[in-house]
Amino acid sequence: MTGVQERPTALTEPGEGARRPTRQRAAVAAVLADTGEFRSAQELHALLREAGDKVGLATVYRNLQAMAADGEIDMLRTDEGEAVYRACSTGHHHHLVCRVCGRTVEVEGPTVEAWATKVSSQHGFTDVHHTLEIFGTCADCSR
Amino acid sequence: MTGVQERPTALTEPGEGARRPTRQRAAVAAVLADTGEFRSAQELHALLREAGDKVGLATVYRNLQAMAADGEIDMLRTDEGEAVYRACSTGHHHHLVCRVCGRTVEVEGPTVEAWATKVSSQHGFTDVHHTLEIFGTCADCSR
DNA sequence: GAGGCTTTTGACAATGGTTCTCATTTCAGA
DNA sequence: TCTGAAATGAGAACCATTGTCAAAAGCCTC
Repeated sequence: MTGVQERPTALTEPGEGARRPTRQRAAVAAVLADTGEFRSAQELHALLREAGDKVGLATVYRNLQAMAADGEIDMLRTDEGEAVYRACSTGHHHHLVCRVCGRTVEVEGPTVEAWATKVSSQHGFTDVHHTLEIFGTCADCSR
Repeated sequence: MTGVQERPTALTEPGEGARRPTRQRAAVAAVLADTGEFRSAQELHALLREAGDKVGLATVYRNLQAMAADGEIDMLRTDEGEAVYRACSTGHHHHLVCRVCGRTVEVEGPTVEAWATKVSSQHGFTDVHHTLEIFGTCADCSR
């Protein structure tokens, strides 16, 4: 590092608005929107390839992470620890995922949220967040 | 993607009783019992090293996985996707983990279980299981 | 519209956790 | 004690993810 880092733009928040729109970013967002299910970075990269969009793998990773950080998309980890991404409705919610076909249902659980909050404060924990995913076999796949 | 695991010996159940007691297995179980918190395989391996127990890294991984499969210990993934293990009480429960010191509180949520079951069946999902972890900063670490 | 400055990209090397390989050791039972 | 199966160890192999850094692309000002 050479010089003192000037505060980036100082007008735009570090949040979502700060990023510069690029062809690659749009392409990633597009595949994500098409594919309704959770997909890994590698899979998405392959899909882009097929579609003729030339996007570097590192770029895919970077954009996915940025979007996830901004809450534009959801990210969760499979049982194998691989990160998978999906375009989701905004707001806090959880997922009911079919382990066979990958079909995903977004679910909300005010009860759960309340419970998590209560338990956390009971034990003196602050600044908490939780992860909750439900895996099962959907109706179509179980017959 | 790795493929379906062929069941090893076909005579002994994949379950708990099938394993042979060894010095290494005992050593792994011991560190795990001492350290009350979630620890990664690498950390446990290092601890064993320090303690003078010579156990191969691969062996540590193998034993941890076997124990986790048998439900003897709990395994979960950090936000970074790293697998961490802990000796836990038996039965279904969740964890409230301090992201600073790793202190862990086991919590139960009948409410949550019920909710998960309800939501799953409402959407026609069967054979479900869920993962739920709460991360936060414990009282000691937040002051 | 050009110039300047910063962000983003891409190709590829590097990381790092986890798994695989296989020769060797250890265990249980006969 | 003998014997075959299971477990181990050392290190290579894997593979998702991250880092590097020069080149390309955006945005802003003049």
